[in-house]
Amino acid sequence: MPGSLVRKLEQITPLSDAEKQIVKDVPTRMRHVRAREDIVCDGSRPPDINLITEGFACRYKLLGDGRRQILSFLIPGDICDLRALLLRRMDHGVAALNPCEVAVIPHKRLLDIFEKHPRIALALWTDAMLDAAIHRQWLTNVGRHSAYARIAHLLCEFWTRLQAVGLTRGNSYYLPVTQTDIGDALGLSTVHVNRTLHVLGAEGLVTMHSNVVVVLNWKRLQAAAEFDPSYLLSEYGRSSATIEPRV
Amino acid sequence: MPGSLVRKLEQITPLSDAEKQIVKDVPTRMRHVRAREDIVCDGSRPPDINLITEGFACRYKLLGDGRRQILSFLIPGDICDLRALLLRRMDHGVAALNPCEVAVIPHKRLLDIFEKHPRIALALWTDAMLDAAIHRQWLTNVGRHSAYARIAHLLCEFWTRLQAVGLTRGNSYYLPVTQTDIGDALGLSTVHVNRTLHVLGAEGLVTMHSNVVVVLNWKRLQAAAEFDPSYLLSEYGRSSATIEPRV
DNA sequence: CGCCGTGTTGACTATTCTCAACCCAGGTGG
DNA sequence: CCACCTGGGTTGAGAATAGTCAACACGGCG
Repeated sequence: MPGSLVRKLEQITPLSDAEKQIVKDVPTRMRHVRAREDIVCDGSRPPDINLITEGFACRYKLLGDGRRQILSFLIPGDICDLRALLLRRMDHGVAALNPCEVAVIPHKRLLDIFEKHPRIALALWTDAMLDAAIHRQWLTNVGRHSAYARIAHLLCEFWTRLQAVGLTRGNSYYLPVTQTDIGDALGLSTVHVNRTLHVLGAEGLVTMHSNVVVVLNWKRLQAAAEFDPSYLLSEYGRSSATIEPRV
Repeated sequence: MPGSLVRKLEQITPLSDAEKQIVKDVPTRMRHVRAREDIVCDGSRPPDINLITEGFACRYKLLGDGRRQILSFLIPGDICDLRALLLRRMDHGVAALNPCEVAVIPHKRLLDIFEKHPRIALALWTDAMLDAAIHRQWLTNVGRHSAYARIAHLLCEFWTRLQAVGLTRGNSYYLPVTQTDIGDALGLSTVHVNRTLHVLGAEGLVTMHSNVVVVLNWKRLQAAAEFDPSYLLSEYGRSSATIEPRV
């Protein structure tokens, strides 16, 4: 879909009609990636940017002993490899969590557009800044929160981000992520994730069964996580009115 | 010093003479910040960017209970608040660790320059990307490494970054950071940092006394940290030839 | 002189990890 | 159709890393 980049940019900043047209005219190829496969490999030098239009993915790094750290999760509308547009080489991999549809947009075209339309470059830069804000939030989450708060925080973040792109249903959402994935994201063992998830459920905050997360009590979940959604927002985007679950 | 931004940009990408002149002509004010004071407050909307020309600082977030997570350290040549150029509001604070000299450059001037000289915008964007790469590396460090490896990694990162700006002396460097700061950066208690630092010294990897870090055995330190400096490098900057300590 | 920030050490606690076994559902091949 | 296999989830027991609390040492500075 050639419109996917326009939609992305408009989430961040308003565009003029001329700018929209320019972006729409960029040749865009679609690509399918199967679950558990890499969309972008660590260390690779992709010649295009890959924008997820459908499906979920994660950024990750592998350690020497084979363990994995998930750096962030990507949802529809997210760009996998903006980094490579400027720094060529990826410093991490991006893997599909379920079957993904990806829009592929050549670097060359984007860089050409930047010359004449710097505002488009600024919009993408802003997107990269929001990505960095998520990294910072995760760092404080992993560095200073208990397992209980970490998991609560992750599930709050997902709710807020998915709500912004219309992927929540009531107070629940679909999340194709295993307990092992959650552990790899939060620096916890699978066993401990499992036990802590049970506690969160028993206390009536949130449950997760067969890839469906149900928020039972948003206020208490948010409090347990010390979750403040402002790090996810651009002041100029159209989704500044955050809606919370009704529970 | 009006030249500080030019130096910064040239670390990232080569500039034409015209571009250099443009950047040099930007009005730049100098500012002094005392140790332990904020250079940029969390939640503020600075109208300028602040570039550290002398001294050390850290990005940080405070938690509800008063604990602190340090998100990264800033050394001479680093920009504190590029984020605010595009997103207005800071999502974290930046505090001086020792007395700092800061170059203050108005947003307005930079944004005007971007219109005519998109390459300058791309250089700063690239700098922001390198910042994000540090965040990702820290996330895997905090999420998956032992206290021992985390501290080793942090001291490796400092050596590499300080070496790139000529702030190492032989196999040692000055580091105005307390053990509490290290704990806040790595998600560890001060007590545990202290004990682990002693182990690192006893095993002959690295020592830290009265703000001086001495690398005793670089190879073993690097191995213990699983440290790979490539995440710190821009492929186009002038400091791609990394030099390691002679020990 | 005494205070304060920093570093150091001991003793005890606890959060989290590891290992290991087991369950269950879904898909595959005989 | 069923046996089997695999990936995910669950549970128990014991071990280990790291945290907390508390006391003390040391040096610089007002």
